[in-house]
Amino acid sequence: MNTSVASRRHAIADDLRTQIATGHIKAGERLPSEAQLAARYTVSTPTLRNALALLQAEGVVEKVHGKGNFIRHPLPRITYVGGGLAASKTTLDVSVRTTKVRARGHLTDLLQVAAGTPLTEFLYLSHAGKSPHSLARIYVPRDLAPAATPGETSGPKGAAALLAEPRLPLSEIQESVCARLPTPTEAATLRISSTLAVLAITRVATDTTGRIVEVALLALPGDRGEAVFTTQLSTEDRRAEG
Amino acid sequence: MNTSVASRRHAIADDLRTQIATGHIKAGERLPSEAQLAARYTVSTPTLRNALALLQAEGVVEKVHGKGNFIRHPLPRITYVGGGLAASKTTLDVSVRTTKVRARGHLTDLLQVAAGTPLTEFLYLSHAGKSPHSLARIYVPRDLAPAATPGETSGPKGAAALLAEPRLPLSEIQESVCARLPTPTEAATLRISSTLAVLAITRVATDTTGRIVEVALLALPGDRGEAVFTTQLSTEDRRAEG
DNA sequence: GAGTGGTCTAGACCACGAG
DNA sequence: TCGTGGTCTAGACCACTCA
Repeated sequence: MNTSVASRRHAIADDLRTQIATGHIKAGERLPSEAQLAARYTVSTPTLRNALALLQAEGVVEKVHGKGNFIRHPLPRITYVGGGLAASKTTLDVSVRTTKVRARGHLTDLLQVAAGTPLTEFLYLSHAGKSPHSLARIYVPRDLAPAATPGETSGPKGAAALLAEPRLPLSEIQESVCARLPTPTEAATLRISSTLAVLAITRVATDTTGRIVEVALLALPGDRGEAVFTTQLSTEDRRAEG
Repeated sequence: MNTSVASRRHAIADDLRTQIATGHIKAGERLPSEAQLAARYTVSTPTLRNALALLQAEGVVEKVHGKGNFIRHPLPRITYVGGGLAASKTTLDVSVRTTKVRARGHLTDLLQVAAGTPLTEFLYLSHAGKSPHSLARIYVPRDLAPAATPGETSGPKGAAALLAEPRLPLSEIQESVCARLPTPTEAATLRISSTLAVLAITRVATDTTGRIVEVALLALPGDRGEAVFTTQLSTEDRRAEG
């Protein structure tokens, strides 16, 4: 009977999940210490920690070293709508930080500029309550963004609007989406496990002259969001497929 | 000195990674048994297994119960291009299996049909060499797909073409992308760790009458692919944003 | 300093795969 | 049957947080 024998950690995780779902444990609350939980379920601490790791990987539990395990608030899901147009259902607090940086690494490739090119970095960090939620970085060549809209801590704002702010006349937007593990920086900033994948969206915006005017990098933790792209097919498109 | 002390599992994982990168261990090869590796690095088996878990989460190592740990072949990355149009760089072996199923669960919502509605399921499984690579399931109401193109094991085929085959006159394609953990079935089929996130693409195709004619579910393991969406902005779009 | 999680050990026993 | 990985135990010691 494979199903009933199923590992203890899963059984414990399931039990905690239902306790959370039924409201016996509420969002934001702290769980009993791992030692107490291990005693309650009569398992060893590593086993109990494995159970918590499952919940952590699902984004249900947030571990804080030295403090305890906390139930995350129900995930406000961001819906990122492609094409630079945002439809936000929720409102999150978004803070913006503007910095001057110089192109290096991937950025030079994405922006198609020489290494060292002056850039303006807009760092968006959205919060759901007191927990960090998602992260976006937008890079614009400095000659195109002469400190326009600088340091605006634009306050509460449409969540999906994070990336959805082309500031310049554009002709084409290309978005590349992949699932990957967070960088150490991202994991720390978002306070997520480094094993919880993020949905990474890279948006490259081109103006009417073909110049790349903006690169946006969005990291959306795990199951905390999705991206939606809608394509209207014209008659020519439909013919082209046949 | 936090960096140098950094956990043993990371040190071991780093060592194995470089051995793989430098070719000391080649793709497809089997690693020594976990007990032997543990002895070599003078750590306990759980610690060594933790190190392997890191590599497994990156898709570098594939564990096979009862056989051993194997180095994966370098990942052929799929580029899925949105809008139902595919641009494939690699060619993978794709096998198709056609089954008759009935709508239930999520499918009824996605297809907007009643539970129990007869559907045709096309199950695409692509292989890179002998390893499963990615997985797609396409569902079409049976009255729209009267066993058209049935059981075609279409052989070697553009990889990204997996999902890119609208069979009916369409007017709109909506694609939703998210990062999530694989279902147990997906993990087993793709032989990936259940902790390695997949990029999940759900494509809903609507015909000119507004009826949903096809739902496609693509699971792209971890860092093994990306999705690209390109939006051309017309002048009206640009005005609408201002 | 008390309490928490983070990491690791040195085993044990079970389940799977191949000969 | 034998070697493999899968799971678990019952501790130990370190690192972080907060009073």
